[in-house]
Amino acid sequence: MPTPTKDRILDVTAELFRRYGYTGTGLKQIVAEANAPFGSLYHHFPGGKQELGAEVIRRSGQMYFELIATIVLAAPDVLTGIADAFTGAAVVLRETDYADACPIATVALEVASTSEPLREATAQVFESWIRGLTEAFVGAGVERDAARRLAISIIEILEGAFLLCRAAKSTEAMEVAGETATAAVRAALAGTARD
Amino acid sequence: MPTPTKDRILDVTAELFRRYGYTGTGLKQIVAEANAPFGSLYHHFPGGKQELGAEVIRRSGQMYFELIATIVLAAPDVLTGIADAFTGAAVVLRETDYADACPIATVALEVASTSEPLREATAQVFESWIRGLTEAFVGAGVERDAARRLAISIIEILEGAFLLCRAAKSTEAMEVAGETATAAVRAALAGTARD
DNA sequence: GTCTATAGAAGGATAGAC
DNA sequence: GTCTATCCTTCTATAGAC
Repeated sequence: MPTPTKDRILDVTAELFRRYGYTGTGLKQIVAEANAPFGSLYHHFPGGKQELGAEVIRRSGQMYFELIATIVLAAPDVLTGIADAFTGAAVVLRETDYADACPIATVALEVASTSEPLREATAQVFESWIRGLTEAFVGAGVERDAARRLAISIIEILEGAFLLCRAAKSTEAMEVAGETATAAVRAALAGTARD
Repeated sequence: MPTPTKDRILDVTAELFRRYGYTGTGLKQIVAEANAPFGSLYHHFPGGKQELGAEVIRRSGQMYFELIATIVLAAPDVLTGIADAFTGAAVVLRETDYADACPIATVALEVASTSEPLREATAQVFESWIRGLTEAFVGAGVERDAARRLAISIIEILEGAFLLCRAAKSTEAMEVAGETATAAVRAALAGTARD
């Protein structure tokens, strides 16, 4: 049986990072919400906040990818799957008062110019998302290079929408993003069907 | 003659916010880099960090809008202007080691769930960008509703690209973003030409 | 309007008992 | 592995001399 304390710390930190960012989240805040003693944090993460941060970034990135993959794979086709993902993102934003958006975007921007290990962790997460989406589009018949560019575009649109929605406390930008994203997917699939 | 100390504080803060974010920038760091005494900060900004932050957000937002407007207006047409803006963004990213991206994105995500006054300031900046771009597309013949959706999409793509580029320390995502953005503009203009 | 000193809280990190 | 106490630094903010 794996130690639950470590998992609680990871879960709580992921939640706090998503809402308040890396520098905005204190270690004391983390152990308080995780009902864990302060010493346990440094026992499980001897590297301190950086080590904990890196593990949370990777973990959150993988969990979010699995969430999106589940939505996309549940749909009858890729186009519908992408549309569902954007619709779902809008619903979650409204339900959480615009707190639950991308789990690593805030942290990624914060650490980009301040911590190489953490920047690399965020870069690996985004690259894994790009690769996963690329495979989905390749599976739908899109040529590999076009599929990667499409995957990058979809993620860019989603991330940009998260930013505008959180700032405006409105889902208008996510609805627009869904239209733009599906249009891009449709165009790529049409380009393939022409062969 | 306006007081130069206040302007120096504003300029330095804008630069630090862009790179390190809101919580990642300390007031002591600001006065040190601005060569200003600590007391001057609270003399010019009695509301402390929040008041300074709000003013910097609005100021940075307006300056960045003017920068983009200059690039777009210098081009022969809107399509070329948008393409130039994305190309220019990629150049700046490379030249500044991926530090100079969107001046308010990091701050916007940090404050979205922590400070209503600052969130509103970022929301107003994004809305002003959307309106400015909307007018440009309306001027190019795009129907107003479609123009607003196009403007939102362009900003989303740019912001998503900034995020991916800073994380990866690569301009691949910005190049892809430029293609996607110009394709969207081209499609909107084509829709108009059909009338 | 400029500048110094300092308060008071919160930050990350460590030591050592259990 | 758990938990407490504590160190040192940094943070925002204020007071008050000049």
